[in-house]
Amino acid sequence: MTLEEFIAYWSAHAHDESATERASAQSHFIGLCRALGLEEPRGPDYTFEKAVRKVGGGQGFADVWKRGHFAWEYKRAGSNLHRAYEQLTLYRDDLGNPPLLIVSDLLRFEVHTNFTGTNPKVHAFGLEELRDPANQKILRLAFTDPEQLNPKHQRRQVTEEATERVGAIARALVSRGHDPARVAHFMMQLVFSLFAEDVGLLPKGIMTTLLERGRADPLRLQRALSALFAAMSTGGDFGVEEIRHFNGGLFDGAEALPLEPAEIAALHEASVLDWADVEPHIFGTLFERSLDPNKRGQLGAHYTSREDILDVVEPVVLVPLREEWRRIRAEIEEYLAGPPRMDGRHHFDGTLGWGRKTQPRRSKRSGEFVAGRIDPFLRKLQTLRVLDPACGSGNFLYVTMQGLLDLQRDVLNFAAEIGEPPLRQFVSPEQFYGLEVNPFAYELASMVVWIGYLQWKRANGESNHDNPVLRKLNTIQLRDALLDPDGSEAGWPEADYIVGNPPFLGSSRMRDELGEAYTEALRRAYQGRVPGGADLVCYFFEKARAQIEAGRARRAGLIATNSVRQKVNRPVLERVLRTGGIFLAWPDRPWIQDGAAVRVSIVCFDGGIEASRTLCHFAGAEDDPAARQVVARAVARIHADLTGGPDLTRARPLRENAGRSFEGVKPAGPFDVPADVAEAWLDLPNPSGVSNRDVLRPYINGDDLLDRPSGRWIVDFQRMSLEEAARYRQPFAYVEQRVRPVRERNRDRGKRARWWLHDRPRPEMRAALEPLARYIVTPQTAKHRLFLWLDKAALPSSLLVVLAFDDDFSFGVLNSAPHVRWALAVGGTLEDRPRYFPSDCFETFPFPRPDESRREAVARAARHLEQVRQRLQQRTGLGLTQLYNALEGLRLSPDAADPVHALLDAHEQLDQAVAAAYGWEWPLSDEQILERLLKLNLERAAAEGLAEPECEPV
DNA sequence: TATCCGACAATGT
DNA sequence: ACATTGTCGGATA
Repeated sequence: MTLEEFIAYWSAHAHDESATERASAQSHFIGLCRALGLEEPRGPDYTFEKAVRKVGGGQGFADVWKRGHFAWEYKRAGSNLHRAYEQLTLYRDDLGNPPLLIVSDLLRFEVHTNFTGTNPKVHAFGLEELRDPANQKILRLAFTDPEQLNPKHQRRQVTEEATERVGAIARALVSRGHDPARVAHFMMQLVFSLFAEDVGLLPKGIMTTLLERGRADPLRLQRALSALFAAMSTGGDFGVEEIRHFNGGLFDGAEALPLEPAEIAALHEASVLDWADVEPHIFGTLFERSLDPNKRGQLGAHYTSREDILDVVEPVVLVPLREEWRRIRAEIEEYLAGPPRMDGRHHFDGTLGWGRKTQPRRSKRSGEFVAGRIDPFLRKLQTLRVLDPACGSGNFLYVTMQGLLDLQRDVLNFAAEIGEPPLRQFVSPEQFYGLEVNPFAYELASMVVWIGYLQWKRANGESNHDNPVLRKLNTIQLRDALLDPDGSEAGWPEADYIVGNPPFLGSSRMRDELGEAYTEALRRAYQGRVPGGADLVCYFFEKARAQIEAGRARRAGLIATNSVRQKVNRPVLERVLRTGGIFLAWPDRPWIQDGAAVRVSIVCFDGGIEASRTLCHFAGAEDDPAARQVVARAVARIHADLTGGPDLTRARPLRENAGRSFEGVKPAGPFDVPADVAEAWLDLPNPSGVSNRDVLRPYINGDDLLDRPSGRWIVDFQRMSLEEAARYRQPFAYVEQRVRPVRERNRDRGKRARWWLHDRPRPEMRAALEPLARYIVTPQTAKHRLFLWLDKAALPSSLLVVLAFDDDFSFGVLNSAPHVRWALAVGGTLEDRPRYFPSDCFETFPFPRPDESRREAVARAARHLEQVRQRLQQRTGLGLTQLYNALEGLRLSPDAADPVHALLDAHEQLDQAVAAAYGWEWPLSDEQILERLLKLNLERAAAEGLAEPECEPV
């Protein structure tokens, strides 16, 4: 059978009453397969009449089913296809959730996409339109590779292409001297108009036509666009067309900008894309890209990817609501299914698939039962409120709204299937509250929410006749979320859920970015609740917490910089724990976004109602969204540092460790001297007789130790007066020439005045090192946590943490697994690298107190480790970081032949010796190590408290 | 005056 | 382009 024969036959015979419907359906399907050269049903995975279990018991059938491809339902010619589709959606779970749901009445075809996490999309065409190769392709893909019909791919492609083209034009306009904000605004108008055209809010083809004509006459296009935008701002006439009223603040009567012919051509090509499916985040992207990259941070113009948003919105809003709906649905199904009833069984009634008569018959009482459960849930969906207190261009609100609309669709479909009369009220954009300080982002937010709403309605067969088309959402407000103009704490609207990605801004940059007055007022308004050193994002956490405490919100999920877990910000999370609980957290996530070097945490918390506690992280290549997997771990409690297990935030600094750890010197100016220059000065005499050796020292930082020694020296006058320093002629002249000009521009008066001295000469450190022949250092920020010997002659930079010990035992303990694990767990991070801080990592660490023989065993293992390190460095010529990279590789795939194996071995011996010094068995898991060390820390802190009461003898 | 930190900054390969 | 480590000013306590 050829395609033409197929079309001709069914055009003539679709309404035949002679054959049974089942026979018609099967011969239609087989005919179609032959006409298009497609495989016919055979085997259990591709079959006619696939049986499924029905709601309320009994059996039904899908007319054709192909595993992993589609479920296909036929209806009598002229039937309501939408209803057939709704039935299929109800059974999609039992059909293995096929990616495509196809319905046909012999004359028409509708291919509905059913991919999880996307809005359904319908490809509809008639018998005659089968001649169109595009429609043939859709059917062919349905049989062979349905994934290609996934709207996600198409959507992403359209969005990327649109972003690329429009972004290029925006950049060109800016480079011609137009104001970036105006350019961005103009681009929004264009993109929204293209969208509006493709969803039928503007007369069909109006933009495409304007752009086509405009290629020849750019001036005319500019005038025409201005007139069109003006008409959209008020509603009214544009030529012969009537334009609807778009009152979103986007069309405010501003003139269109002039475009070059090539740009118009590019826009015209772009207008052919299907803009109806464009992802609204394009507006955020465009906005960001049209800005100067240096200004992005200041404007808070960081948009959040859909995946990141979902990882907040799912656990906070959607999962609990879906769970509630699942329970309600199960309850209703159980009620309708039993106790055993006459009408609960399916009886074949001559119709194909599920006939209408197979619905469970319902009594008045059962109607009340069902309505009494569905109605309140729907009302809940339609009245709950979501607040994003830093909503930017509205992406969180948009994504949350889509999730709620999808859930509502499931509820309504279920209600329709069991014959429950539909409600005429829907989840609406007015349930989504936002606060935003940037005027432009604020305008975008309303529009993004509206576009999302219109798209969803369109995809779900609801047309839009509201006028004005875009109402400005007064639930989204243009204002600061933290302070009112008078400097008092700002109020937030009441909401069930608070979600968002508030701006991050460390305390040290706050004054520069936000201004003196604002920063002062902020600290004052939140005094006692947010520490002054905290990041700006913490104020949003505290407000959300306070809203929950006051009963003005139920659950919150916010994204923060991963330093919320660290010392200065942690008090804010501790407050959250005091008035509620953190029920889900991502302690440390990569943040994939151009120009933002940061890692983030996600923190979801409430007032203590949620009982589960989940910690999440990625496994696999965490920077590749396609390759990484989410690992979720249930824990008993999530602590303020966003860990489970032992609560290390309780660890206290121990007096036994006081006065032994220091940051190195902080010169605050170019005091460093190249090796050859310094060496030339060393023995040059001075008129006063002093030796330059007094003020010249090798200057060591982490790089020198971990990679290659730079040989730098530094001029170090310690705490000399100007006159004393001037006795050292060359070094002094060097400092005067190089350092003085820099220091005299410094904002700090003390530093300006004492320009010849280091900012932090660390006299206590020098005193502690004085009696030692050598001492231990560790780079503050480094990939591997290593402790190294440094010669007494060298001066450590502030990037090294100095530990004033010269014995092998201490060196061994510091390099052992217990201390390294402890330091990693209690220390901070800079991006993804661990940081070692004296008070966090060292002062809290309880050293073992072994007998002499065990002590000597540790010292021996320590000396051995040091020797192995040196030998390997000499032999391989590698730096220590590279060496330890190789060691890490060996841990994953052991190879005894590798010379680096000796290093692994040395560390294992050391760990063993240190464990013995503690009296522990070995090996232990990280968690066991931390538990024991914490216990020891708390015991010793308590003992110190007792031994030295607060009132010391005078 | 001693930390802690950076929607980072700079450097080498 | 990627990998790795580094400044130093500011703010708080």
